[in-house]
Amino acid sequence: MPGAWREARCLLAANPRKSYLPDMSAHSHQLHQGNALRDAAARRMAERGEQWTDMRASIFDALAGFDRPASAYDIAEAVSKARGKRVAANSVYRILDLFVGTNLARRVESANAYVANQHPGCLHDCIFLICDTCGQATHIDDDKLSEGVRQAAEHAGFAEVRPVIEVRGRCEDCS
Amino acid sequence: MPGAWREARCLLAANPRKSYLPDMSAHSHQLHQGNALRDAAARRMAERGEQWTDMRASIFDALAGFDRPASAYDIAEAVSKARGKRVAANSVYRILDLFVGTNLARRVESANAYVANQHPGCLHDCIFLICDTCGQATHIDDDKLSEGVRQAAEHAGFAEVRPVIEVRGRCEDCS
DNA sequence: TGATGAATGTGATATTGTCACGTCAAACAA
DNA sequence: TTGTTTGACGTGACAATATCACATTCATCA
Repeated sequence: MPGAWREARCLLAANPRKSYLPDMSAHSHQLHQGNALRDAAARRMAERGEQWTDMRASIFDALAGFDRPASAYDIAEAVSKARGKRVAANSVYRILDLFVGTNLARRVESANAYVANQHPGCLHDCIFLICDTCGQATHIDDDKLSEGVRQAAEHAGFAEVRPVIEVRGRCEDCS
Repeated sequence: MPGAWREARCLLAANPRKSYLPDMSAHSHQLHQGNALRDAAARRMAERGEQWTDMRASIFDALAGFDRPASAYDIAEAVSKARGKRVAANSVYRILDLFVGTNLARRVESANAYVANQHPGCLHDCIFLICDTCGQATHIDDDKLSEGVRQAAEHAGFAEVRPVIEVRGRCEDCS
């Protein structure tokens, strides 16, 4: 059965636990990893007229280094270690908000946590799948579904809509 | 324009700010309000083998009395006032978890808050629309959309899936 | 050189959520 | 009746998440 849905699956983390390598043939957008991802992030920030500072790079690296959604405090701790100097949650939130605004990261609402976006140049209303057992998150892009949600909300009179589509459950590995 | 989507709209709160009265003709399920809602909740708990205690009734009433998603602490405060005795958040969480488990209430993940369920007997993966400006929440039931999300997750190997579909935005009244 | 503004630091505090354990009352068995 | 068990709730402590006000640093530019 795997394979059937592979083409819709994008990896979230820079360090996936298992190597479901992205099937580039099915992606019209770029998936970045490691340095490439970092460069893409820096480029994207530049495009948006934002600076790419050491602090921002550190936080982005920390975020991308987690293999599951990370809380602001997780990131603060990781960055503190990496830089040998305490970084306050405060500063992390500030930068995470910026990342979310520039599409470099996304917030997983049902986990109060954040993930790096593997293809910051593309705008999708992505759908997160979060395993209640292991905490791993993957995401799928299904523009038809998310468009449906968008339209339903607009139909109900909502404007500037921002869909939050997540699914909690038990992942294949934990079954 | 109103009317077109009315048949899909269920009111969340017992005290809606505006009186969009439910169009019963379009609902195959029961919508409850006030005492009827309370009775339905009590009945549902009984069905599930759970007690309907004073504390639970107070918390349910408080929850249903808000016209928007209420945090556990909001509810604790309301119940404390109503009963003239301090109720700890702790106890509120316990009971809210129970309510969510019995479908008497739902958690709005993107707001860290809860709402009473107007038709506890029906199981829907409902879609919340939350206004970033006024905080009001409505919900729509679109089984086709939520089924789509469910299926996408199951297709990706997830089991025991629990969709979280919410939309943040600006509501008609705030436009 | 000094003013300005963006980025970050610092400390305090607010909000949300959990844990361990104690008390009380209803139900039930001896 | 009396003792035991069980579920509901109380209490205090604390953990985790999030925000606020204001200070400091530093590059830039007039």
